[in-house]
Amino acid sequence: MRVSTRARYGVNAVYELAKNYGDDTIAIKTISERQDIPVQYLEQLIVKLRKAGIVESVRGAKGGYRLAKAPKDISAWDVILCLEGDFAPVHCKQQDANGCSKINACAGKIIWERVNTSIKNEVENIMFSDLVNQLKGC
Amino acid sequence: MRVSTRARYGVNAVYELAKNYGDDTIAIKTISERQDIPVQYLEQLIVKLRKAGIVESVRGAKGGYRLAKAPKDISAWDVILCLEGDFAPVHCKQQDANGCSKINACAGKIIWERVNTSIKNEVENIMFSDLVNQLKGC
DNA sequence: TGAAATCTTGACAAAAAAACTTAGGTATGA
DNA sequence: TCATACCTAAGTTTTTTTGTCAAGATTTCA
Repeated sequence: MRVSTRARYGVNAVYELAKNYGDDTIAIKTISERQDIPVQYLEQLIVKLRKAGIVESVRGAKGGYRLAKAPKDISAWDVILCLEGDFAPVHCKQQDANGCSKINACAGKIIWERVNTSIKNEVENIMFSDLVNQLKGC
Repeated sequence: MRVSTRARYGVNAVYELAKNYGDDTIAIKTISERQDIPVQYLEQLIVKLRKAGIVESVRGAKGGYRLAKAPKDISAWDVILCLEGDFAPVHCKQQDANGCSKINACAGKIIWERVNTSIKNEVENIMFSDLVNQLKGC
């Protein structure tokens, strides 16, 4: 249960754009340098962010990226979900032999569902505007 | 951010022992069959559980495993932490150039710390006695 | 228009982690 | 002493993650 660099990179990239919200677009190369992310890899991630409506692009010379919404309307959950997908569902071994009717219930499932919900609840309320405020001066 | 089979196997194995708490030991092969876990792989996991004081073993013929504590004293967090370790810490790129003093603060770090805490809070309160009760008849 | 700067796409390679296997060893009870 | 079942370490395979490459399309500024 560890954090992928994918999600870390994504959060940092969006954060970089959030700091810049309202100004010009930022070139991907600039984000890459500021946050120490391989350019080509970042491009892949940013495609997903764009398709999820978190980020939008301006093409051509002087082009770049900017947020598609205000930082207060983008949560950390939006970014994580977009880059990592939801938690993998947990399936239990069917135990028909024992005459068990709760096919979809097992110890694992109960736990992971609670974990998933609790993460979501926590992270849904972290908006990028909060992060920018909290890290002002950085 | 997905659930490893390691943690799933571990939880299911401990659950199997919890159901049996107070009776004889269970052979690893039995657990393996009931929960559909490769025997030798389960052995590796159970070593960690033993070293963490969650499970204890009886060697030799008629040997096997049993819980080292009552199910009400073992939480899902105990098992997960033991098998997966804690969340990987997130380090930020140092931004001395900007005169930033909050070296250890970045968007990622704020988020992951909150995620970690929230998972821990949730899962610490799931005891195996609860799981056994909740899944009675299965 | 044409060149510069950028995004777009897909395939691929390297690296790391996870999952699983093999091959032995050791303790215990019948 | 022999069958049973735990114990340990090392190696292998598979999958996932991370990162790279190359060709091309799009847009803007001069």
